[in-house]
Amino acid sequence: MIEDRFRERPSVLLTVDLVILTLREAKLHVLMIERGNSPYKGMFALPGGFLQHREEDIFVAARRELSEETGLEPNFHLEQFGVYGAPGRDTRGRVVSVAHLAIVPRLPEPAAGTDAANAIWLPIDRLLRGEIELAFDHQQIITDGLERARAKLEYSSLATAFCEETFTISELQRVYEAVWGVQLDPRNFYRKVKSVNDFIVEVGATKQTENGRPARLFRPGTEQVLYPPMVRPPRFAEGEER
Amino acid sequence: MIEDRFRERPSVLLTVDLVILTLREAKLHVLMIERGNSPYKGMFALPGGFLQHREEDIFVAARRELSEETGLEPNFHLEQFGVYGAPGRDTRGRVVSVAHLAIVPRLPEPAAGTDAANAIWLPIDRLLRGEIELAFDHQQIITDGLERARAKLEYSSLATAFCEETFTISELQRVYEAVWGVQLDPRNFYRKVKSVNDFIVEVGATKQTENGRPARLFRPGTEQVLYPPMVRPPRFAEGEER
DNA sequence: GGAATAGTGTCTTTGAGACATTATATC
DNA sequence: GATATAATGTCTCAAAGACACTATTCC
Repeated sequence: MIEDRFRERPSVLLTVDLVILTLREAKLHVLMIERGNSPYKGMFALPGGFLQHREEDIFVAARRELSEETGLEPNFHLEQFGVYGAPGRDTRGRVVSVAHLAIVPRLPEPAAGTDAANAIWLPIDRLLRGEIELAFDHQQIITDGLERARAKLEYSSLATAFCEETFTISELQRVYEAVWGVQLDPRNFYRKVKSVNDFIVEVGATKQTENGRPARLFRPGTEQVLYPPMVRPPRFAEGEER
Repeated sequence: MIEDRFRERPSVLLTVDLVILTLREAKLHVLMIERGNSPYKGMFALPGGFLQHREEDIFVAARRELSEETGLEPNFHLEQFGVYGAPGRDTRGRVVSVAHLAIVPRLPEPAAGTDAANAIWLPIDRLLRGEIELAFDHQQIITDGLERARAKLEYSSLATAFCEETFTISELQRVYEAVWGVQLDPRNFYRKVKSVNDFIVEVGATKQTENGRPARLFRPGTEQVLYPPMVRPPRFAEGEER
């Protein structure tokens, strides 16, 4: 029950952490920061940080961090997906972190000389396998953020957030394949994305790749919900890809 | 970026709020508390409260509140679903609340003389329509918690959390109908729940109702995931039921 | 018998899985 | 021409939607 003994209530420090996903060479990557300070100095950690002042909104703080780290106007997909506040997760005191998932299209390399100077895109599979030890509970946060992204591809138009303003259907398919870690049949994928009303809209132009027939370009439609959803093939006994 | 100027970092007060759902007379209800103190004195609010001490785990705090408010051993379904921390949402300072969804079977009325003395089960549709003004941003929290529950019925065995240890198939169907606010065909529902392997297990006994053929009793199986999922019928233009 | 609910069966339709074929580009 | 990718079509099968029918209880 809420009682009004204000001074006795324990306060906590609030941070935002960002799982920023993108596709690079058809593989899913996460933006990581090499820590310059203790704790975990020299290890990789998620972008993020403390609220700037007492009145800063959590979502605003996350947008601010996203903008600082990517060095770009922050119009990308951003959503909250969890809270991590176990006592002892940060040696500096009781720190509670609100985890956010961000999806961005392929970006230029993090620019030296900026806030993002020690930022680097790392392949998510290496992080999930534990090849690189991460600061705090950030491996768990990445795992949970990826699962949120995987789930949302099924029933929402989130996949287009990985793409440029216009994209081909096979580019969109590569998003699904990278995020889910599966292979999809291009013909069935084609049929599916075109059957959902106003999911993607043809823009008229085409895009030429190295060789082969040029592909038509599309932009995201207004439909945010995929009904029926895209079916995620069950992975074999939670193992690796085939 | 994380800098090590500890004293300048703003701290916040952390609370847990609980959306506790149950079925009463085949309608979905939420447990609400009439507030005894300002702010919002006399209005209804979600059960919840501040962390008890600086080292209390968030999930532990939520379990504790659930146990206090229901007056029972807290073995019910409980999960976190969001964080609400807009500046100004609480007049007492910067209060950030971690919202939890709890599902309980039909319980005895809140007992007088306990912590839950001013607790009351209210029909969720009245709260969502705004008939009863709620404290803080709790109407929004209830809306979001309900959407989480609705989504999880599709692909998980969460519906059984509303039921007693054993239940009939039509009781399970009433859970889906109440939470989704739709009517389902009993014959197709029957086929569906029995076709998912180890979703529900027959216990052998039957249950007699007022009239009609006695129904077989089931208990939850070990399967936590419904694949393929139960399909939620699209509601007509986001309106009311038919 | 009638009324009510439980449980089974069947036909239709939708949509996913598998896979052949045609179209348009580069070399 | 060969090769590569884009785009469309077809057959099959799984599963949802609609709905008829039988079973078992109480009155």
